[in-house]
Order: sequence, then C-alpha cells, then structure tokens
Amino acid sequence: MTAQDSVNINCANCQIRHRAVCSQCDDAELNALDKIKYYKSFAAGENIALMGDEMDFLASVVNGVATLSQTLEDGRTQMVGLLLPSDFVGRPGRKGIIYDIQAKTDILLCCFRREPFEELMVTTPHIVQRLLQMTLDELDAAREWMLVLGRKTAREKISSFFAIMAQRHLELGKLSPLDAIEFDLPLTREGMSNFLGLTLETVSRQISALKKDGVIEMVGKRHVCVPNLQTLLEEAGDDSDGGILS
Amino acid sequence: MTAQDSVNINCANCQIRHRAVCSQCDDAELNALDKIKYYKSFAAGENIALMGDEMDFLASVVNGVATLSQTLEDGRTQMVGLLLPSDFVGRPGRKGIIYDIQAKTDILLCCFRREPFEELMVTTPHIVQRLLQMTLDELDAAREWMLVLGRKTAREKISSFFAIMAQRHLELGKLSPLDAIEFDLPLTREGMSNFLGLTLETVSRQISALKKDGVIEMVGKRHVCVPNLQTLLEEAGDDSDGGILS
DNA sequence: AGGTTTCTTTGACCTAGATCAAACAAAGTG
DNA sequence: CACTTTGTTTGATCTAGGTCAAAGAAACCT
Repeated sequence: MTAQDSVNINCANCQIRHRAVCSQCDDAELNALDKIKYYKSFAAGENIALMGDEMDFLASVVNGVATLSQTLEDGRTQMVGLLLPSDFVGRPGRKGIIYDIQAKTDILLCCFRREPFEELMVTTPHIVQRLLQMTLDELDAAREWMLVLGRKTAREKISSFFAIMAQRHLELGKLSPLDAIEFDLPLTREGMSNFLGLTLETVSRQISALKKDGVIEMVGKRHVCVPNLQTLLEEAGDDSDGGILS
Repeated sequence: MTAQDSVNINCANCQIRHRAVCSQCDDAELNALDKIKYYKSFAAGENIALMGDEMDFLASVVNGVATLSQTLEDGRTQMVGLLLPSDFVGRPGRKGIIYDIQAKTDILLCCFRREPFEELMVTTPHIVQRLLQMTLDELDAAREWMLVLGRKTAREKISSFFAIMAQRHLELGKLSPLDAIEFDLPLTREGMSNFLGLTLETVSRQISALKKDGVIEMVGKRHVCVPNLQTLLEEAGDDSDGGILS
C-alpha cells in the first residue's frame, strides 16, 4: 500500500534487477521465478519476522531498509545485518528464523515462495551462483563490521557507519567520490547504537563532535552531508590506500 | 612434513570428507577434484597468506587451526575467522587476499588449483551448493560473534569462546552433552584477546576468575575442562532454551 | 492550540576494561 | 646449565564510554 502502487512493478522495470539474486538469470529463468513470486510491503517499525518464527518465503528487498538483530535475555541488542535494496532476506534450507527482522522504513519485498524457490535452486545454477556471491559479500561485510565492533573507538565507529552509508550512496548514485555526499540516515540514534555496540548517548555525543570538527554537517536530525569523504575515511581508521577514485 | 606423512591421505580415508566442500560430491566429481588437488602443510605461526597477496589455490583445512584477521594501521588487530578442520579457505572468484591468514598450529591443507576449481564450480552444482551452505553457516557464526563483540562483558566473552570450543569438540567427539568436556585451547591469551576484542591481560584475569568460580578447570595453560556445559552457557549469556540434549 | 509520545542532546558521575609495570613460568638454544 | 625468548599472571592506576538524569524538539494526536 506504500511504494508498491506508485510504480507498476515487474522484472522489466525493476530497479534492483541487476544486483539482486535474479541478476544472472536469463529470460526463461526469470519467467520461472516470476511464477512463484509476489510483492509484500511492511510499514516502518513493523516486524517482518521474529526469532523463532517460521518464514515460508525468501525475498529480495526492492526498496526501503530493514535490520537483522539479536537480543540477550536482559535486553541488550546487537544489530547483525542491515538490509538495503537488492539484499536477500531469509536462509534457503531453513524455515526457522534465528534473528529478528524489522522494517526500519516502509519497505517493499519481492517474495519467493520457499518450496518452489528451493526447487529452482537445484535446477537453476545461476541462482545458486549468484546467491553464493551475495553471501560471500555479506560475509566480508560482517567481518569488516567485526573489526569495527571489536577494535574501534566510539568516534571511529560512528565515522565507519557514516562511511558505509556514504559509499553505499556513491555506488547507487552517479557522483564522483570527490564531491560532497549527502544522504538520509535510515536509523535513529538508538538504531545506530545497536549497530555499533554503543549507547545512544555516546552516538549522539560523537555525532555532535564530528559536526563540531567539520567532518560532517547535519541538516535536521537525519540528513547528513559529508563534504570530504577522504577525511571521513581517515576518521574511520580505514584510510589505508590513498584510495582516490577506486 | 608434519601430520602429512603420518597418514597416507586420500579421499577414501579422509577425516573431513563428510563435512568439507566435497561432502556432497559423488565418485565422478570426487575424481575430478582429485586431479586438481595437492596437499600442503604449514608450521604453527607461519603465514599462509597476507593481506594484499594473491592466492592461486583454494583449500580445505584437513587438520590444525588457522585464523583470519584484520589489522588497523596502529596495530590493533581483530580476528574475523577461526578456521578449523573441514573449513574452507579462500574466496572463489577473487584472487586477492583481504585478510591475514595464519597457521596457529601445524596445519594441513587440501589445496585446489584456483583456475580448474572455478571451472568445476560452473559444471558441478554439488560443489556450489555445498559451498553456499558452508558460507551461510559461516555468516551465522560471524553474526553470533558480532553479538559477542558488540554487547557482551569480558566474562561473557571468555565464556562464549570456551562454549564455542566445547561445542565444536562435542560435535566431533562421541560424548554426551552432560559429561565433562575437555579440550586444548588452539590460541594463546593474545590470540583469544584478538578473537574477543579484549586485551590479553583482561583475558588472563577473566580466565582466573572463571577458574576460581569453578566454571572451568585448567590443566597447564592450554588444557581446559568444563565440568558442566550448562553452567558455562549461562555465564556466556546464551542460555536461552533449557537446551538439554539438543 | 494544548498534550502526548518519541527522539535527541547535554551534563554529572561512575565503572569495566585498558594501560603500564613487574614478576613468573616454561620452552628452546648454544 | 645459564640464558634468551615467549607466554602468562597479577597489581596499580587511568580513562573511554556507560549510566542516570533532565531538558529540548519534533511529530502526532484530539
């Protein structure tokens, strides 16, 4: 009922067609997928699934943002995945959900019924191959994130998060890495604190500090402007290579 | 030259045959793999590959332990992977190594030449399918680890690490989860500190504390005895389900 | 417009774990 | 066997980030 009707969606005009799990499929394979798919949207804040649930579909995020998170008995929670457009939701071969999956903005999913999808995985190598690539990329991202969680200071953590957002934005957009980059934060301060293993107060303080030091500019609470990506990367600690125009 | 000659290794008597990347292969497929593989061993402490290297093989760990880790400019390092027997080393489709890979004990790898292995991946669905399963498992493990890094206390972190070791040991062994579990630590105190995002002093202190409280017993510096797994799991904070005999 | 509710910022204080330092233990070496 | 080297333990102190508290600020009601 949200973005779903604004565009009449189908594979031909799909925005994530070239990045999602179906990106390596030919027309016949796409056709097979089309038969087992349906669109479903969730409102911001809504739970897509909770730990312990069974999910009878797998999906691609078409637009919007969702998170995966884990919570300890006493309420401490850690985000373990950030699902952006083209990302895959759910695990083939296992119905049971082991993370909470929550929509952070209004979100539209392209859902595949589990049974026939898993059958397609056997007969359609392109799907498994693409899924393997995507999973390997997620694993790399998770490992980068582990470095952030385990070894970076609060300021470096916030900078790293902004850098991830900025770079995601760069990939999708058309701008040069030398321009200023602007984007909206998909998470509240609390969301960021759960992403980074901090408290929301520390997140707020570090954002204020980065603002004061001119590393970022804020328009309202959610809109960020990064005047110089290189400076931000240095603050994040993963400067490494001179890294221009990679 | 270590474990390699103690057993005359081949697929028929391979200890990891049923868990590794080749576990779903039939005889013909195994035969194709056999043609492109060779064994290679590394001594404890030796680097298998360093960040920036190119690796012209992919491999399964046959025996021994290796680690993946990332290091910041100023020397802070975070372990991001622990490679145990049957685990897969290297990323198909990317020669460039983005983590340091180091042998922590003497280790034996079953190496596949990259080019022909990647060709096999196209023609042999069983390999890609198994690799996808294994990668999804690693991703789950990485996410569990993110919760540890981001939200657990030092005591919980150490307990979690011991719990992982104990459970790995349970899987391979034949004992009941109600027995006492014994195993050797594959890492030094510093290794554990890099695994858990702590300093080695904190690791040492927390081990002493767990020992004093009877949660674990130590024989020498490296051999651990867990008299009661349930108690350890409670200390680790992931008690959750009553969890007997799962 | 007044009144919730939700999110954010900032201040004051405290503590878990880091840092600095020293002694000890075990293993390898000449 | 004395002598490094490498790993471990324990103590004393410090500090980054957590906790507790309160006051904005924005959005959403009715």
